[in-house]
Amino acid sequence: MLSPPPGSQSLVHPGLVRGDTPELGDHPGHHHHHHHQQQQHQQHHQQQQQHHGVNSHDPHSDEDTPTSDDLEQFAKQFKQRRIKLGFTQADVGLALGTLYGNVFSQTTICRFEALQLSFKNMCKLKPLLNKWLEEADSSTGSPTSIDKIAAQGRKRKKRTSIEVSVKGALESHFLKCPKPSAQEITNLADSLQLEKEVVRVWFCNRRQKEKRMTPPGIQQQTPDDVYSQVGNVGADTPPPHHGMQTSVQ
DNA sequence: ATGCATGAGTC
DNA sequence: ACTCATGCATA
Repeated sequence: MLSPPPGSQSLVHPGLVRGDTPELGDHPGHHHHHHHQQQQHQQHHQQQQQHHGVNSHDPHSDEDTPTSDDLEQFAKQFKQRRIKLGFTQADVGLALGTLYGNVFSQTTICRFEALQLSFKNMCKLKPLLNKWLEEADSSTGSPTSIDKIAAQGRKRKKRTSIEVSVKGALESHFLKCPKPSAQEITNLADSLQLEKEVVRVWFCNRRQKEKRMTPPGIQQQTPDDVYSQVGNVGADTPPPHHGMQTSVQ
């Protein structure tokens, strides 16, 4: 029988991490899940983390794991309301910090709205943003305190710009082998005249992209293009929705 | 809005 | 060394 530790009720504490994709790299080439692949397994992982027992069915409090559809709708509504209220993504990120102590950047808010985060990450941020929403619409005229936390003394490496042609090469390799070994990376880096670290990080980021709720590869196939089906590997992901691009901030 | 990067936690 | 959450800097 299952006996969950009575102390692990934190919503943000994976006691058993995710199972990940143990099959990746094992059979690259014939992978064909739906675009809900990761959501599926990630969901059930989340669910088994839940503490059972007295689960009050409060119509206002959802302590259970939201479904991917819930997240999509929430993100959509959130963005709409946010813009309606005249807040930028950066404003929200800062507000979360002053309100609850969790500061987030414009990037994260942007990715949340665009569903470009992992299912798990979306679930974690949703409650926070939901609270902000309630506060924002509830307050008819509360002066938002703007705090500034300026303390950046870290020497960050300059962003490396990879040429388009090189990116193409990397992508080709990714399709063949999404998880190259250290030796392969070294080899590739040498061929492309890039630092090994840059190549390694590129693959890491590429894998993360595949794990987003809205993975890349969203290409609308026109009625004339339905015949031009390329043999994409595990990249068969029809756009769930796409939308609206309001003015860029 | 997105590309490359960092760091904490795991395996 | 990888995954995962997150962000600075940039297109």
